[in-house]
Amino acid sequence: MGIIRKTRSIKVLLAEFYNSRDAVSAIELIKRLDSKLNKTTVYRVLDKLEDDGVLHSFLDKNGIKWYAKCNACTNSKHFDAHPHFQCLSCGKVDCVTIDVHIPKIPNREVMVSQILIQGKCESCLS
Amino acid sequence: MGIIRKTRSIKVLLAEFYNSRDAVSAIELIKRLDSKLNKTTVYRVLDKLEDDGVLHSFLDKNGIKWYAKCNACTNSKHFDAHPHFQCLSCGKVDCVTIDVHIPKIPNREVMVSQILIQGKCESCLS
DNA sequence: TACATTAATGCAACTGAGTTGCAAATGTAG
DNA sequence: CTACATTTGCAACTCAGTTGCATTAATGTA
Repeated sequence: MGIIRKTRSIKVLLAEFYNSRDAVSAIELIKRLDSKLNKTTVYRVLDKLEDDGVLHSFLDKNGIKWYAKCNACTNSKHFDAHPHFQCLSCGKVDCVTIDVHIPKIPNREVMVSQILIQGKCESCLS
Repeated sequence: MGIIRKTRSIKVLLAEFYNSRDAVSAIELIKRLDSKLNKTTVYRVLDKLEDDGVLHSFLDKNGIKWYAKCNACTNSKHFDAHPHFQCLSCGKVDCVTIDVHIPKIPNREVMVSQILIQGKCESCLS
C-alpha cells in the first residue's frame, strides 16, 4: 500500500526512529506516544512505513513485534536477512551487521530468513 | 522442572510426535486433541516435554508456537541452532538439518540463535 | 481560497494465543 | 490401600494486535 499522505502521525513516528539505530517494539512506541497517537494508528503507520521500505520489522523471542530503520531496503526489495540481537538481560534489541550465510536447501526455494540471536549485550556483559 | 509422573496426557501428546518429524503448532495440537485434553493441559505438557529435552519449540512468522521432536537435545543441553523452514504457501513447518554458522559478534556473548527460513516447500514448488 | 474527494485517524469493541488460580482428580511412594 | 503431592480441567483473565465505523484532515482541482 504505502504512504499516500504526509500526515502528523507519520512525522511523529518517523521522528522516533530518526536518531536511533536500535530497534523499538510496537508496544514501546504505543506507550511512548500515548498522548500523541492512538495505538491503532501506531500499528497502521508502522505497517505502512514497512511497506515503503523505511522500516523493517521482526518478532522477538516472545513473539512481539519490533521495528528498526532500514538501511539498504527499498519498497521493492527488503534485505531482511540481517540478524537481530536481543539481550537476555536487558531486553534491548538491535540490528547486527554481520552476514549470515543461509545455504541452499534441496527441493526448496528460500525466500526470506529471519535470524534472532540471543545473548548478552555489551552493557550487560560486565 | 521436567516430567514427574507418566500421565495419560503425556502419553497422548507423545503419541502425536511419535510418527512425525514435522513440527506441529500448539494450536493445531489443541484442536486435534480437543476431545481428549484441555488446552491448558496441552500447553503445560508441551512445556514440560520441552524442559525434558523431548521436544523443542520455536515461533513461526506469526509469533505462534510450534513444537518438534528433538533429535540431539537432552534436558541439560538444547541444540536449538538448527533452522526451521516454514512454507509460505501451505504453512507447513519442519526442522532442516543444514548447519548455519553464526559468527562471533564483537563485545557480545551469543547464547542462542533462532533461525526461521521462509519459502516454498517441496510439495508447493511445482 | 474554497471545495470535494478520499485517505487517515480515534474509539470501542473484538480476536485469539497463551496464562493463572483454584478445586477436583489422579499417579505413585510407602 | 492410603496419603499426599502432582496433574488436570475449568473459567476467567491477559495482552498484543485487529476490525468496523463514524469523524477528521490531507490533497488535487477550480
